Amino acid sequence: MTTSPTPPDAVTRILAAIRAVPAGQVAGYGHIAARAGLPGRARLVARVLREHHAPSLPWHRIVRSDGAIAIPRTSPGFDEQVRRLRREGVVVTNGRVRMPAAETPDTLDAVLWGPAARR
DNA sequence: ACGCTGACATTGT
DNA sequence: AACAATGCCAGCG
Repeated sequence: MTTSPTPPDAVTRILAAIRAVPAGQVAGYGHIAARAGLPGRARLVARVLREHHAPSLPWHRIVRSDGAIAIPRTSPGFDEQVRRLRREGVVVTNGRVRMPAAETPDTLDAVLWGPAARR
């Protein structure tokens, strides 16, 4: 299998994907990576976010796939992210946000085996 | 080149 | 929910 080289404009596309997230909504790192045409490059998205914390960039809308804030609570950025999210109407409890319905779709298993089968 | 580390994801306990 | 094991890839020493 040929290696999938990281395109030179990967960062640009990642930034575009982040900016595409509407206010009041959150997206996971993998989601952003996939949207940027870089499936499986979630860690690259994390690196980009750490470097490019520009004011125009809605960095606070990016959380982990399980809805948890990706930065340690002891970090100063943590509180600010929570503030920014709440300002947009996002419910944040204990460093964790409720993932939007689109991000937590019912799987076929859930339909067949019942809600109890959901993770 | 080698091993670690990291604002991650997925799967299985 | 929490932890461990893998996979992933870019920097750094």
